[in-house]
Amino acid sequence: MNSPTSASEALHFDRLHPLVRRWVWQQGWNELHDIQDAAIPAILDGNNDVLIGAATAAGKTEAAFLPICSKIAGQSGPGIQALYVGPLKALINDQFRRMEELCEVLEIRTHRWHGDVAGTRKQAMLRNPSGILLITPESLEAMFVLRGTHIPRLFASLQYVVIDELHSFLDTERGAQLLSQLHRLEIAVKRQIPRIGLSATLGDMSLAAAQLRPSDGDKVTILESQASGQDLRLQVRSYVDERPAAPSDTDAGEETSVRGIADHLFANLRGKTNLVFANARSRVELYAAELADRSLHAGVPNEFHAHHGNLAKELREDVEAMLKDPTKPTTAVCTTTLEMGIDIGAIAQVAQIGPPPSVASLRQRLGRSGRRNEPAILRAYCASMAVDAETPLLDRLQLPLVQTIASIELLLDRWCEPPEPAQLHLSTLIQQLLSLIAQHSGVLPLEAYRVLCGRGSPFFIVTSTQFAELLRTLGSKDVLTQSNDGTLLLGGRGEPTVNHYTFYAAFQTSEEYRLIHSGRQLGTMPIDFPLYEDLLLVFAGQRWRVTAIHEEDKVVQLTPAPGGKPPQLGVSAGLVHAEVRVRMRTLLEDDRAAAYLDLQSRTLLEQARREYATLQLDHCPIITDGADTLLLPWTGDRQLHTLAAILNETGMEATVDGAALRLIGTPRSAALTAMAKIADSPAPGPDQLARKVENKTTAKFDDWLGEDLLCDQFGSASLDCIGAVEAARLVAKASAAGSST
DNA sequence: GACCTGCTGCGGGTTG
Repeated sequence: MNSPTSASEALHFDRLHPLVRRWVWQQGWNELHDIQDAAIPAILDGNNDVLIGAATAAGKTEAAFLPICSKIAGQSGPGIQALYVGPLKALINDQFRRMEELCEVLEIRTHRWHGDVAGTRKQAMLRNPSGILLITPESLEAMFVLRGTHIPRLFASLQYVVIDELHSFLDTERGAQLLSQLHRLEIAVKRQIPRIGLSATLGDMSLAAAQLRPSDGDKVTILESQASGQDLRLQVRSYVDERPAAPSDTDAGEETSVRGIADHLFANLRGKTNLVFANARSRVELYAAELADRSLHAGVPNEFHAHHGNLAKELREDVEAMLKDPTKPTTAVCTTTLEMGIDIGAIAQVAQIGPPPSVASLRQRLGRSGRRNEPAILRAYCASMAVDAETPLLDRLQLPLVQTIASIELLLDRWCEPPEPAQLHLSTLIQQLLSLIAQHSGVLPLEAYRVLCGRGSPFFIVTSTQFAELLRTLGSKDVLTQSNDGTLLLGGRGEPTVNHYTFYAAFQTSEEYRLIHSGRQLGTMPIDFPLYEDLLLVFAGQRWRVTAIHEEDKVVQLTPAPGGKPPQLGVSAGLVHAEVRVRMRTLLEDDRAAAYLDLQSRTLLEQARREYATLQLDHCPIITDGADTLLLPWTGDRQLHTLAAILNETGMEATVDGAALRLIGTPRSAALTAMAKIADSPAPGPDQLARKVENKTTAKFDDWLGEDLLCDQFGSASLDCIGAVEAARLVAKASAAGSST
């Protein structure tokens, strides 16, 4: 790894263009950040790819663009010289504004291109392409499809590609799309173009490098900021719910913790600008409404507003404007919408309700606070169950609280989830194949395989056999057709798909209902619960009654109402990484308590540790729970699900229950025998195991894959057979050792 | 499985 060396800073700085240096002085900067200095030789010298990892506000954008602008200044050439790809339109707008200032003095032209940019501006750029282009992957896709023949001319002078918020592209269909586009771009201009990846949240720099430049990750220059992170003030607060008297009465107990958390938020956040992350849209709505109620009762202006992806654009922008306005104290209760990118000004505190979906996500959220030399403040709120004689055994371990603490500990250790090993991304391969055909008005099969799956492409692991199978399936479904000379052309279903504007996105979106109040659209919602007139619900932080449902137009009419519950959209978390579970075990076997735990959390953790010891889980991670057996291999959700699939294949009934694997109606001895058998057998093939799994279609074009390819796809994306067998070995070994003592 | 991201061309209207 290349480390920044501050001693030679003056030398590096001198290598910048004189006008760039003047611009730096004009900003009033005394010196460059370590990362900005280190990036100068790495970017100016070379033809190397560069990966820049540094905390929020460490100046990653400037680290890339000070040297890039130095290099391209005075070479105004025909064609775009630097391409910036960002995941959000709002982020592109922000970066465009910042970049314009610097580029103006250098006489470098800047263009932004996304769905909200006027067609006339796009036309102007096409007539006279030069300088820097800021774009989304979707708009770049539209360029390939609609202006395929212009691509070589537009990018003939391209010298750099910058990928902002690189982490948001890793392990996703959208990331495979972007990397395929960049590969196709390099083929069009017949040379490799240096890539510069920027991110604050990369768990493993070499794994990220391997994705930035598929097949050649070891040649990527890695620059990681040595600057110490911001000061951090932490607190974990627990609130206890009583167990409901009857199983059907699930709301009664839960309300205690919701009230307690809302009370504390209301008392502590008013008067400043804050973010509250509530994990699920339904939780966002619940807490926003609870906080608005408290403002009403206290007779004070309401400072609490909901913000999530289903709210109408105008409502979200209102909240964003309030966040940016330093004269208006505002707390946004939000999902992941405010986790990334756009500059929302100085944030006083970040609150997290429930375990964060991942450590990476927690780091992103924390990065929103504590800029401008203020410490970052994080409060994590946790709802826990009161424990009595009736409490189910698994609930006694207080796993949500333990997961919250484990995530924080890993964050303090500067760990976050690394990218997963390569997936096939066959859905996006279909999209790229159709796009390639549109770009060239037809392509030969061998050429298609060479371009899309050759060395350096994200689909390099797709075999020629798999590709041939893909072509056959697409042909049989009339997505593709072939001319007499073998050229692949768009078929009866392929043609309208590519010609519709929704084609450009690689990711899947579902159909949703529009919610309307007196002619104004409040937002949209995927409705997967019974919908009827007079139903009470909460949306946009307010309470409503349903007055009419128009099934055909997918419209729901609302009127304000006093009561109402948030729509049940599900509250389960995402996939927990194995490392988090390992740390949870460590915490349960430890006897220390971090200073940032409040008294309630400390008490609950001590209780959980006593239960852990009583159940002798340190010796043998198995619990007998009535007729069921619970296994706690302390591994990730992916591995647990794979283990469940292996067990189901042998005729046992296994499901994932939080951090545990539940073997229904299975005695302890039978569970142990099964684990020993899995531990002693070679790991099954993921594609074979996938055959037993229903619901394998998840990505946009998965419906166009045949069963064989779908199994290959699902196996590579969702199953970890080796990890599952390792988990079984751990259980088998521990139980063998436990029984001998 | 939670959450999120994005998108064209054209016709028709209004405004300067």
